Amino acid sequence: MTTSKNTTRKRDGSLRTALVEAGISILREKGIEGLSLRECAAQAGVSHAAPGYHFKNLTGLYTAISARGFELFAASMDVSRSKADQTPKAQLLAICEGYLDFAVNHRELFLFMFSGQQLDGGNQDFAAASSRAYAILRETCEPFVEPGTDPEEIELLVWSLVHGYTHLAMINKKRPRHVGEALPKLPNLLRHLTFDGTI
Amino acid sequence: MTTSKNTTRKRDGSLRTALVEAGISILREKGIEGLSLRECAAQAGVSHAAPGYHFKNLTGLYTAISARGFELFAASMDVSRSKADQTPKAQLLAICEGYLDFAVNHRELFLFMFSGQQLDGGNQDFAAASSRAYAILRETCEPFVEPGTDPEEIELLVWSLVHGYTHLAMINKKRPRHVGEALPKLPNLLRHLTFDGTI
DNA sequence: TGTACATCAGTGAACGCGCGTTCACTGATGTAC
DNA sequence: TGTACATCAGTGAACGCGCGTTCACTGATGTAC
Repeated sequence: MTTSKNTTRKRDGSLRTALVEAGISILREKGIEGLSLRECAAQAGVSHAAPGYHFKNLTGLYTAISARGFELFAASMDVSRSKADQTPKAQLLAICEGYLDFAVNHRELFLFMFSGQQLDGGNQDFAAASSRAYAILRETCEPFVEPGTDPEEIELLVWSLVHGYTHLAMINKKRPRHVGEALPKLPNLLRHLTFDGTI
Repeated sequence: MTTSKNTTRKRDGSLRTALVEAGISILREKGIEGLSLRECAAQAGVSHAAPGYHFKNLTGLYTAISARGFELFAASMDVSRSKADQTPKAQLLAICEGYLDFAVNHRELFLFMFSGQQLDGGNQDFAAASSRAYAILRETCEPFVEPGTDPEEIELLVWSLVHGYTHLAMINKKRPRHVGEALPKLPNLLRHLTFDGTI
């Protein structure tokens, strides 16, 4: 239904992409419970054995979905900061907004990515995408690092606060909050952070 | 094996308790994937149909396990603050340590409790236990609330920070960190919080 | 340009597995007399 | 104190289901000549 049945056999990896997108769509509609190799195959319009050709096993699919999630996650922060003023404070607030935005727009995917689900640790796509997300945080925190101190301290502080706030918001409500509900509180939260008076 | 087979039929609800404890034990040993009604029954030494007598369905068991988790969670914060100095700052640090302690000692249970898993919202045990945990936070934050401001703001700030830090720590490592690894960073994190200079 | 052939992505039937749930039953416990 | 009986927690067989995985296969695509 979603794709014509048998007419074309692609060798360009497009089914792999389609299976990952199907997985993300299933997460949105049915949550983690509904995610399986067979369901992804059905939603992509191929036989249930087809995913086995592209993913070693279920963990392989999960890893690919998570990798794609981190790409979207990084992109959300990137877009948000590119729209913001160039001041360090505005940039920091912007990536936090991008963080929250992503979670609100992809609640189940966000929960899946941060569920502690066992993934294929050696996967390069996943490593690249999650590194990309962390790099955005690091770049944005950099202006606030006092010379001679460990940058990780402020990164961990900001990451913990925005992740905790976002994660609790996603957990506590059965239905995703609107961005408009959760977003206005972020600046207030960040206002309470201090790094030797620089924020 | 764990209990004698058929000798005693209890009418005191002890099998219900045993099933919940079995569930917590299964979470520890096999993670969320391994948790099922049948596995709980097996670990409690009863037939696989027995849980149906105590829980309406799988959601009922999940809710009971989560409720018990929040009891342990609240107890961990309570014990920690009772050992600490009576100053507001020491009390605040103590409940955060209790928070982290619980997660480190019950990693899979912690992740399960905060997984967004659909639970029986109307369950009274669960409501009581989670309210108890939140009440501890509220009490401990109370000295820091500026008169005329919304107490929720500082509660949300502290909750977000400690939850985010703890959750990221539990996610990022396959194996639970030792308390000794994660704990020393907490005071540093809290040091960066400011409420009009009162922390 | 045409033909023969190797490649390989995807098919569909089949497998065994663990799951939640149902249901007729059993037998120990508690109670009424 | 003894007996008859109702209660009800737990049993074990049976059910249908969706799952991941395997495997012989097909047929379109790409390549060698």
